[in-house]
Amino acid sequence: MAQSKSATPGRGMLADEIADYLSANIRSGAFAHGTKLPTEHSLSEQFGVSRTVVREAISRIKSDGLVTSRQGSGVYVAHSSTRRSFKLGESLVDAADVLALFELRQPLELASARLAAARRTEEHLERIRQAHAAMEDSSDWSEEGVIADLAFHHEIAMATGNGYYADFMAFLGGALQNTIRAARSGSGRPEIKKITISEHARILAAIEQRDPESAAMAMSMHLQGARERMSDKT
Amino acid sequence: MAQSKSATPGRGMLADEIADYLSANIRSGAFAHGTKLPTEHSLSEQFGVSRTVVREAISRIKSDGLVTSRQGSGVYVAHSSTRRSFKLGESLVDAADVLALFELRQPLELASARLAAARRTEEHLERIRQAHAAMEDSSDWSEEGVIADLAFHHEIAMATGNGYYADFMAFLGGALQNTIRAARSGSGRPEIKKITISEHARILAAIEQRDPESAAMAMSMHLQGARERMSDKT
DNA sequence: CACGATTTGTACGTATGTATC
DNA sequence: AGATACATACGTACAAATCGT
Repeated sequence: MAQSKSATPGRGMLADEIADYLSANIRSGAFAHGTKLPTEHSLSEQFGVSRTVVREAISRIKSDGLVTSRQGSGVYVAHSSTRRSFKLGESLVDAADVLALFELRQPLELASARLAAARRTEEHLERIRQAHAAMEDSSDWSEEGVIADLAFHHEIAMATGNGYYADFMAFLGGALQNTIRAARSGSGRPEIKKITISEHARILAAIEQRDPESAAMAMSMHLQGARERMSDKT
Repeated sequence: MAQSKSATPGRGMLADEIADYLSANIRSGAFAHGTKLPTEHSLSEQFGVSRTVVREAISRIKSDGLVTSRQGSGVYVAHSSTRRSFKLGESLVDAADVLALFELRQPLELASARLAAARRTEEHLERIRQAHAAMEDSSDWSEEGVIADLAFHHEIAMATGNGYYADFMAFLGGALQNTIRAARSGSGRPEIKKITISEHARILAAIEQRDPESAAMAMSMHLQGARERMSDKT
């Protein structure tokens, strides 16, 4: 659970370790909401580090909204409704994890395509076209190709006019970027690029025509295809 | 942009201020990826605080995956793909914001209900039933009623077997909790509780019968109703 | 290659607010 | 109500690692 990085212990990981410990115990409910955390002094003794390290760890979970601190009194775990951040584990090496995250992404991509088709402006459409063109221009499959792919999806999310879609899709895309790159770099088959671009073209066409259902359908087929290509690779 | 809390400046907000500053500048692209941040010493001079405060701020954005630090060298902004946290603004007072967030939540709730109906175990079902019962027992509309409502949706998300659904729905639910409570406390009409519970009952029944499409349909009707009740209130 | 300057990591001390006797 | 103990907020000093000269 601790020991998250591969670096030698004692080189900047102390705060990580304690932050993970506190975060896990709060999320699991070991520290109920409203209860007071152990004092910085006792935590520093418990982990055998200085109070500075403990303070940095507490500062992190404080910025996540998990706790609030009151000078002179203590640090108290906040109500779950004040939680302000959604975090991912640092690595998605596990194939099951990647699929699970993909499963979360899918309904959002469908909704994103639907909304974009209904609400897009000419400016949005132009930006989506440019991302699509950038993908065609990229050599198969360079880093810039993957980025252009993600940009295509991101531009669609921005065309929804809903900032939360844009932000969250960008977040998920970034998390999956390494996985996507790995999946593609392995199989150097050039027809994959053609297939992917044609799938994207269908999505683009549906958004051009302001046809929400066709856009969702095209996105659905694209994601299914992407998932299969990921699985094939293994 | 700074000055987020209402507390007197200089009482525990210093790290917040600097963290917000750095975070905003990195997300906006003012600090491109790979570039080195100003040193802790220079930042502490720039803001007129000690290095400790700067370090706490950096510790926060480090835990968000925005930067990585190397001892003896400096702090470098990471590639956007290593971003590990999705954060919300601290307040959702704006009605448009609430609706936008609701729009993000909807497709996820539908997918959550669908998957839960397909994959739920008896244990999951029992926990969903308990949350439903807790809602019926709660006085209309107490704090515990809202919590039971959110728990109902959260248990469904857990029944998907996908931890990301459980985590993210809990996150969104918490963000909307205050809004939901406000929307209900205003209109003290008791029939609202009956309507909400019957909508939930339909979702529960569909999940019991392992009928994904009915579950999604029931969830869709529930969310539409909830949105209308929120708008009526205004 | 070595040494020193710079930078982050850690430890410890001081100031200030809070709660309790 | 005052004093005292204790908790967090903040600052300073030292250690370790890196980089340029």
